[in-house]
Amino acid sequence: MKKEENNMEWLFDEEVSDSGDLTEKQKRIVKAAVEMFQEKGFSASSTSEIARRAGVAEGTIFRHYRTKKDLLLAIVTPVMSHLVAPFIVKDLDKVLKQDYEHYEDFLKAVVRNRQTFIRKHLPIVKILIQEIPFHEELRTQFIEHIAKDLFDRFGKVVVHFQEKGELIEIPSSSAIRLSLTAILGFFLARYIMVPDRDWDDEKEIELTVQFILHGLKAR
Amino acid sequence: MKKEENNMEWLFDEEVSDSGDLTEKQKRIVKAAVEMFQEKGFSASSTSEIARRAGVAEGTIFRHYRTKKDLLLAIVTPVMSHLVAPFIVKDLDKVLKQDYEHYEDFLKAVVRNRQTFIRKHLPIVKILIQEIPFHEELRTQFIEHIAKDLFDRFGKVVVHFQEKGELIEIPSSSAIRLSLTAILGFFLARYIMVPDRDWDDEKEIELTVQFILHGLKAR
Amino acid sequence: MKKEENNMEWLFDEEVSDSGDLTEKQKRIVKAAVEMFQEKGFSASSTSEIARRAGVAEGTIFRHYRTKKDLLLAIVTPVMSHLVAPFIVKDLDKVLKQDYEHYEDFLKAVVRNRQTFIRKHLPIVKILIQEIPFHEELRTQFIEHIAKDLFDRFGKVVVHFQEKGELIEIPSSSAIRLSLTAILGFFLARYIMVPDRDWDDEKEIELTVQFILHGLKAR
Amino acid sequence: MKKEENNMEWLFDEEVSDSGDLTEKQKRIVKAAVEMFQEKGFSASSTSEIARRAGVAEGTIFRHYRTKKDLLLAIVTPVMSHLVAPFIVKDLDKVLKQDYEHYEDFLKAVVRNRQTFIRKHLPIVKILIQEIPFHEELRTQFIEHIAKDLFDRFGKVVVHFQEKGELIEIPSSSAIRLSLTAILGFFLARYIMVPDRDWDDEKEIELTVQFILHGLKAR
DNA sequence: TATGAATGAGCGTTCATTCAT
DNA sequence: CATGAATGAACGCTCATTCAT
Repeated sequence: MKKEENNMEWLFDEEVSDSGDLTEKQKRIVKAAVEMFQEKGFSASSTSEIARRAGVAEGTIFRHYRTKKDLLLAIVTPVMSHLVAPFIVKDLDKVLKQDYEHYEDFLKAVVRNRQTFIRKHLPIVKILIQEIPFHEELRTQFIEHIAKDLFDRFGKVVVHFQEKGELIEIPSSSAIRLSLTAILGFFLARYIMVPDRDWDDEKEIELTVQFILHGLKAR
Repeated sequence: MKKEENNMEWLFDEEVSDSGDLTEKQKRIVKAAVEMFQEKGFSASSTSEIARRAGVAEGTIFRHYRTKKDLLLAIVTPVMSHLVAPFIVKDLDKVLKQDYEHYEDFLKAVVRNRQTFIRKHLPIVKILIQEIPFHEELRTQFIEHIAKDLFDRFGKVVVHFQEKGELIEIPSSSAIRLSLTAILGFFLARYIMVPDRDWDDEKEIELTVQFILHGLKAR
Repeated sequence: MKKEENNMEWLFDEEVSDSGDLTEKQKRIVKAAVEMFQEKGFSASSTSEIARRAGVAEGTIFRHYRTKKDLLLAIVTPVMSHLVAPFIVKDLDKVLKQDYEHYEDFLKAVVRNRQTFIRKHLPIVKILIQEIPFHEELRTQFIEHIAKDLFDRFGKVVVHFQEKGELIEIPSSSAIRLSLTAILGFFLARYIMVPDRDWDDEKEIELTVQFILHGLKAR
Repeated sequence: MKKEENNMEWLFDEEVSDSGDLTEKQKRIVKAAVEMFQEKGFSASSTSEIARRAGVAEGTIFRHYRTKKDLLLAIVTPVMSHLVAPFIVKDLDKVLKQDYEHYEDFLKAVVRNRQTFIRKHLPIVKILIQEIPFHEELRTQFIEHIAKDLFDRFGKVVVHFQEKGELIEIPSSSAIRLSLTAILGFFLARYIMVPDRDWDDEKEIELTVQFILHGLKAR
């Protein structure tokens, strides 16, 4: 416990720099755009309505973002790169050895940490998921980050605990998939499909983590 | 095994009646629309391009479908209702007792059956997933079918095997979620995210089912 | 009185041959078209809605009327030519001498006779008035009939009574205008602007005729 | 005579504010629209041709007028309200007593004043007359202004001169109708039906007014 | 004779983007 | 930096008309 609390900083969410250098109007544009993209999707959202909701002139949007698509990317790419940021850490092996004795510790740290991130950036995460199929740039970035970084790192973690004899010897890609889908399935249910239910997060996370652990336990 | 093969008919896919009563041109319209909706999403697809791809006049589309949205719904709703059709069966308990001695048998039957369905209707399933957030009617239908029917039925199955002592005593909603996300996660990886990989379906299904079973096994 | 009743036949309305040779469907088309043209005007009425209201296929309209405009003309021209029909009579002078001792008798005969006609064909008369400005053919026909025939005949009548010393010696065109606008003004009020008022037709006609007579009386 | 010239200002036409606040392009749009609406009627006029005639992009029309109908109303409603403006005057009785000794003076003032108005706004007045039957809003406004205001005021005038013993004791509604239709009939002939004839306006107005006066003179 | 599927031009309107102010 | 008038292409959709059945 202490360990987690002490050393999990590498997992922590360095502020997504949405707001640092943005002007007042720019912030309102981004806010309005996020709202609209989430409600109707990117291509069904019109710049004129974004401008109206933001309380700026239509031209102002194009002063800050060359095209409507630029606006989407400006909103979505920083969140995308931070989604997997925690895994981009040097000396992962060292971290693993020092901080996570068991796969359980690792999983819980990941779930908790990503939960705060998703909770915070939920609207943009939704937009990201919706728009990825339709925008080459997003897909490329996503593959770059997720496939390369996240899978590589997560793969190392899995192999690490397989070698320790904790996890069943199945292809790491399958183990990752099974771990991730259980976690993402929780987030999906928790934040997207039935966000209004009266959730006991602690219990559900425990359930989910135990499910993964038993499912992947070496037999 | 024999049982499955003999009695799984209730799970089988009665033909989705896309094509029975449709005229030649109508079929071409639907085909072109499915292509476009998948490529660019509903609202970024123009009726003029759908018409061009279908090789019909634009007016012809509107003779058959009053609005562009009607076209979407005509494509997507029959698939949606068939997605969960197998679970809409009377005497589920009887079926369970006769055909599925173990949760494993049930899971495998479901996976295999839905796999053929998804494989066949993949483009439309993708469109469905993409467009659900933006169309009230789809959302309503989805909730009606999925939340009500599927969850009820699946819940009964889970409870059935919990009572038999096979499955761990956790809330059935959690057990359903964990089962489903593992299965859907497989489909997602298999057909949407990395369809081009060289998949060994039998092995992956076995892996996935065993993962669920161990994850939910009564302890 | 007797005279009027006996000899006014020349003023009477030979049946407008709308319906003689028309098929059942044709009648329904005409009926629906008249309704729509009156409600929304010719160019805002669509053949598809006319067909729907008539309960026939859209093609059927074009089997009977080559174009939408032909349909309008087929409806409107027979009524137009009958509007002024009563005045197209040979030996008008003879008729005048025999039947109408005073301008008053003539005016009353005209008003009563045209009232029954207008009452009967009101919807088509309305359409006629509405569409005349926009259709060359209608305008031509109208000028042909009204300007030439009606004004010539009416002019003769006026001159006849001026020569008898009954009417003031003003240009006959002015006398016609003043007579006609008083009569038409009554019809306009009676049938178009305030048809729902509780009209005492006899009294209003008497008032109107006396107004004209006093207005035009030789001084 | 002097009186009329001195005090008729209340009857005068405060400028219809068509042009004050309109941009250059807007004026061209309105001009082109008025032309087209008059030539072909509202619903047969296309926004694309209006734009072409106005020398602006089609989109520009919709920047200033949300719909084509808005454009119509923007053109037609100010003229409609000014049509009867002269009658909307306080202390009508006082005005009558001071300025119009006889019904004749009143009639002449009205005719002359409305003649300049109609002459000036003729195209729009024509459009107004044509479109009133097809647009609920116009009809409502028209009834509001004409039925309420104009008839009330005109009624008071008629009653005033009936009480003075100048006019015959018939229902004021009939007297108004007969007066108005004679005047409007003149305008109709003068400006719409045969505008090209060589009119002697003074003579025709005199004829018309005398016709009304003799027609309505107390007997 | 009657149908209604099919057409493509044209409809009113919205779009993302530009640019002079 | 911000505006909003202006653009013209493209939008979803309707139109009058044709024609094979």
